[in-house]
Amino acid sequence: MSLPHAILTALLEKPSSGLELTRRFDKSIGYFWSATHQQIYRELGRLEADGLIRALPTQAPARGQKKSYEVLPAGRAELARWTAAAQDPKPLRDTLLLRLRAAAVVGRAGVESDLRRHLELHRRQLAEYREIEKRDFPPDRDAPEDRLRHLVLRAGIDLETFWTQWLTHALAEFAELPEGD
Amino acid sequence: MSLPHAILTALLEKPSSGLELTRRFDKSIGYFWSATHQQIYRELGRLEADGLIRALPTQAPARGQKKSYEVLPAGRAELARWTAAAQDPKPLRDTLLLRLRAAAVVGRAGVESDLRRHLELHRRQLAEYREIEKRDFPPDRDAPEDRLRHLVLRAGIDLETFWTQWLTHALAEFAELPEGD
DNA sequence: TGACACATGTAACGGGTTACATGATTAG
DNA sequence: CTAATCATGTAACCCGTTACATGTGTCA
Repeated sequence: MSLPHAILTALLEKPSSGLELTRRFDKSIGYFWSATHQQIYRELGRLEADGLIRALPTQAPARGQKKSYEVLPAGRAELARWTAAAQDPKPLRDTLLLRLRAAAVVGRAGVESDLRRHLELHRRQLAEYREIEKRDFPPDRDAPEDRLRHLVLRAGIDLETFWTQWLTHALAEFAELPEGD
Repeated sequence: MSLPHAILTALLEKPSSGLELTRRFDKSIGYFWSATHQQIYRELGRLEADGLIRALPTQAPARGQKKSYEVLPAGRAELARWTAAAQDPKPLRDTLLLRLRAAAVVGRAGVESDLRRHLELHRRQLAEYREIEKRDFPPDRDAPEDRLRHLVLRAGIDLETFWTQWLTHALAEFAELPEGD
């Protein structure tokens, strides 16, 4: 139950149409909560039905016509409630780790090249995050909301840093291992 | 499409019944790929139907009777194929980060105590991983399969380390922020 | 007028989650 | 004999994914 709250957050930051939301979920919020346009339209329908958001009455709603939404007070209240509520962290679930575990049983042929690929992808993501940090959070500018958003970005940066380091270490280990399989 | 491969890996490590698998998915493999018993029974049925595993013919299969499975050659081959196949990393998806982003809009009342709770949980998980490392991977014992399994455990340790550090940093930031909301 | 980008949807499917159902075995 | 535990399952629901459908505006 997080997508509706991701959408409420995005709409509070700026009222938008479905497609605009989709675009914003390709960056920004999407960096830690992604969603497709199909999900977004489905969820917008529900949120409207539940009275948490409403369509801006600009023009007749029709297929092919842009339809923008804004958050209603009930929506803001629900988001505040959800934000404050205790939630357990989700257990880790990672395919790459699973594959290494499997490789210990069926042999590690083919895995190494994908580790290299992942390393490259994580390096790129890290570089992108650092760019955003430089652009959006220059030193000594600290409104409280910016502080929070910067904190979230830091998490992304530190996570990508972890992956690049771990993958580098993993590849070094592979290099030491006997020519397997 | 990872649960079947997680089960194949577990069964190759040791043939088991559904409940035994469930227990093992509460630790070990479950540390990076968790599953409930309902998922496991459903998937065991499919894997058997697909000819990747088979029930050990010990006794009549019946409700309430233990039923153990072993991996067939086709299952091993499928696992090897999947392990070697390229797969993209899943984009990050984390509720806590989303909540902080929301907190930047609706206020951060209530979030801090949950951050503290998460910090405690991650510290415990980290301690558990370190215990396992001490127990299962003593220095200078390095069969290739152990090397790989150790690598996976290292990822868990490093990830929990990241979270404890980041949460500590986040709480320090909160302490500096004006008494909000 | 035909192609293309913009914009909003529908439909089907599969995995994960939760609640519940049922049978066998063992301890008191 | 009955309560708890072991063990295997069914059913329903929601979310995320993929493929497809439909309508609008614009520009060559």
